[in-house]
Amino acid sequence: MPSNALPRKEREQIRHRNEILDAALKLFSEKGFHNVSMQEIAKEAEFAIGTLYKFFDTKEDLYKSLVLRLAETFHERLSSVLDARDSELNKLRKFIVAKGEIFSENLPTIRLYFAEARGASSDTKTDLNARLWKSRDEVLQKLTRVFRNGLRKGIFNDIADPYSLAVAFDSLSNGFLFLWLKNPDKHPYPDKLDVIMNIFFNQLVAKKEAALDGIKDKKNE
Amino acid sequence: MPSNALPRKEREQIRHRNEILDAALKLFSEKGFHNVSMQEIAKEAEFAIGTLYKFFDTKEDLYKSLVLRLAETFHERLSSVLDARDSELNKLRKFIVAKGEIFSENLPTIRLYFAEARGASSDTKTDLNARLWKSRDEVLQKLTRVFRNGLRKGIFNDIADPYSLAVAFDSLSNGFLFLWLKNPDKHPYPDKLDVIMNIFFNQLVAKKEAALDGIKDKKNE
DNA sequence: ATAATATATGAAGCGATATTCATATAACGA
DNA sequence: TCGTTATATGAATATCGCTTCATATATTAT
Repeated sequence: MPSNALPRKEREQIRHRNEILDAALKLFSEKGFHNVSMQEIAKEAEFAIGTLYKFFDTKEDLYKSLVLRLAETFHERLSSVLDARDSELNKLRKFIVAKGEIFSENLPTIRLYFAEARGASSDTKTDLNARLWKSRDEVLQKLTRVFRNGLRKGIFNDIADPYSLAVAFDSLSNGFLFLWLKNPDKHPYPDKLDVIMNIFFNQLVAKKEAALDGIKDKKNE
Repeated sequence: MPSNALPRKEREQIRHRNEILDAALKLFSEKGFHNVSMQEIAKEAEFAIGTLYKFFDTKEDLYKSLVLRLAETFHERLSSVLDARDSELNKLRKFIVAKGEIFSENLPTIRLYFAEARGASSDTKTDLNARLWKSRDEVLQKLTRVFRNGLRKGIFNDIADPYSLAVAFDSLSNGFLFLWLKNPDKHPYPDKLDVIMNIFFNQLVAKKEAALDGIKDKKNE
């Protein structure tokens, strides 16, 4: 057995599972959840239809797994930024950048999520939504902590409670990401980093900190 | 013929159409789009199933009409606020309040929109999305004008282009509205008016204007 | 090599329900 | 009143693709 932790059999299972997910994602994002049959997915993944049911109980389940895989990516990447050892302002900057990267790297899944059914049976739907919300909220809590620390250190002015600041900051970047999603050429996202930071911090940041961190007022450029 | 513009026959048609829409909305919001059959809607509306098809080509079409009715409400109400004769800051304040009102008054439709399929056939979906986007963008354009005027008048500091400010402002309120949608008790929306205005304007607004408009810094309260 | 076990296959079944349309009913006009 | 048109009805149909499961194939153990 090679140095890998898992035995060959299991590694292969995981590979197969991912191949099915990838095939499904490709077709879903091209034609939409409802317009893709399990037959098609099986063909694209080069498995028999019965095999899909070895990995996923229902078609819904396949969709759910795809979305949860995305949620995990968000959670991991954003957490790693916010948990890192860094200044508050840098964390926030990197947060914006990381979100942009995750969006670019997962465009098909993201489009799928926003375009299609979120679940047929209401139980499934509720379950999925709850999990997604939990995942988002954990990130929001980390963001909140960043703001709270910044406030305590006096880097930020006390214009709102840290949780509201976190929600606002997150919503703001979402707004620009949606814009970019609709029209990537007209509204390139990473370009908006400065806009977002400006709107949020231009004068929220105490003056000396602003100077140290290179946040500039347009008028002074 | 009474003073009404439309003949009785047509008025009745419209009433019937709306009765069907209301019945559908009630059931959709209770059980979800996929878990409601045309039979059920017919029964709830006290019409025969065939009658529904006199008004709506497909079940999708029924859903679409519901969402478009909502989009129109948003468009009209928000436009009326932004087109009114008022100061820029007041327009923005009223914008936030109006959005909150529309949300409260249309909770079932809004929940339906965010919880369910956005369309089965990709043509239908594209069409609906295009219409929704157009509607939102028209409002964004009006918001942009408000910011542009404010910038020209020197009420706002030039920290970003007016369109970005409009997107940011709209996204910010959306963020808090979603929070409220998830958890109305914990995050009452109208309460957030000050938070939103603070985050956005506390120091974006030139100092003398801020004083005139009663925008206060928490620290000075 | 052979049996035992695990895994893969895909044709067919099956339930669900959106939609149709021939018929019935009502409204209207002469 | 009666004929003509418009509208309403709902049983029957037609479709559709998800899921099952008996069979085939591959893998492993003896």
